Amino acid sequence: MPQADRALRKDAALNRERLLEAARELFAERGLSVTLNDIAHHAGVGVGTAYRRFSNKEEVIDALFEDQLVQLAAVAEECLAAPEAWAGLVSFLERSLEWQFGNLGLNELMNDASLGDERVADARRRIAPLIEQLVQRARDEGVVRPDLDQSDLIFVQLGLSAIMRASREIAPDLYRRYLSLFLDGIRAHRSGASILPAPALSAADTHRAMTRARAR
Amino acid sequence: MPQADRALRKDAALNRERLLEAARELFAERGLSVTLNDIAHHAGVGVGTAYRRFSNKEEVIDALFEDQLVQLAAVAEECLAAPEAWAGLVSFLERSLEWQFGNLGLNELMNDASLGDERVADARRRIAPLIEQLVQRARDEGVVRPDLDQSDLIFVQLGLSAIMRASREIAPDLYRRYLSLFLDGIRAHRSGASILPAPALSAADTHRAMTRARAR
DNA sequence: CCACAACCGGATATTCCTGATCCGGTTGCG
DNA sequence: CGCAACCGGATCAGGAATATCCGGTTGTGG
Repeated sequence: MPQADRALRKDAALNRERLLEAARELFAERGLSVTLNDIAHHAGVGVGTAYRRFSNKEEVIDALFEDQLVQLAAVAEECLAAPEAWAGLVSFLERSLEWQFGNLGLNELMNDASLGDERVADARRRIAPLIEQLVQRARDEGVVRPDLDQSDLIFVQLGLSAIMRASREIAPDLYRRYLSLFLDGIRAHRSGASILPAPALSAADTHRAMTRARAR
Repeated sequence: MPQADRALRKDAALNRERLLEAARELFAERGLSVTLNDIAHHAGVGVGTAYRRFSNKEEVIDALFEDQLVQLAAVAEECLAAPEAWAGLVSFLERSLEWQFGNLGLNELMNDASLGDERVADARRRIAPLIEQLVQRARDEGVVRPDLDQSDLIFVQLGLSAIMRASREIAPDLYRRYLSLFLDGIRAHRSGASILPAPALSAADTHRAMTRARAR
């Protein structure tokens, strides 16, 4: 009878690492819909091996993303410590979205709480109050409109995510344009308009982006 | 041998109407992913009957939505004729989104050009230049920021759609709040901030909305 | 160095969906 | 009244995702 918590045999341990690495890559590129079979092949390993190490996909997601969400919480705290509330708020949105841009899986995880398991939900709960504070502080300093709510940041990220997914391959930083527009909308006062960080898409590119909006 | 374009037998004609009506309802409620089988059952009709009338789902979509897109084009023209460019622009966005709110299928059709067939694509192409004109006129009157582009309206609708879908059951008009924020972002000048038409969601409701974001 | 538990790979089974056809029985209509 | 047109739903085809099984291989403790 094998010892219960016996260390993996070294070939097994190596394969486990390969699987996690492959999963990291595939989730980032193609989102959470990839299969354990996909991951196995991308890792150059048999499907059986994948199922021996992880009983299902949830377990892999869990292993990979929990600490990513924790890191995001760290970013939020960092932004909360910024000297000016406005700069902190902007920086948080920028970095959060940038992160989600580079990692489709993380994006899906953040915008659909039905995915991932309890541990991921915990991390999410840890981030929520930080966002609340970011907004509160900006309101106190009078740099954002007084009716701005914490939930606004959540929903705006949801909207920007949709834009990002549609345009990511055609104009990777188009979403920044709309983030900028949103920021101009939540400022307490502005006389002119800020300079938008990305040019608008041509009609043809717009059509291309919309055509593959939901393609998988 | 039956006459080529012979009128349907009256029971057949009745069933065809029932099918179209059922399709209208289901597409509006549950989007374009519903099955011809679903539609048949909802119409109280056998699956075979459905396939006898329409060779596939595309054909039903085509029959139902082409004129909806045409009507939307009419709305755009109407807004183009408004005395003030700003009011026209706002009105167009409001009405377009309102329409999409009441009809999930139309929403999907507008935000994913890969769906629907050629005739629907035509209708879409007819709307594009009208949007261009709406934006052009607003720029000419100096009421919107000069760097606003026609494609911005498209992408913003895409983003607002995502918000709408997430919150539609919990707070049906939450999306208006974000439309308002966006409008404040594209105005040429504003001193204070407009009054938002819908209150923000509580933290609990926000979580509920995100949880069922992609649920089907 | 040897025996065996642990491990490997991938063919294969299972489940679930969607799309589409077939066919025995029924019905409107000329 | 007779039959072409129609009806309903059981049924088949195809595909995707999940999960298991098993004959062959390999690392490791004794």
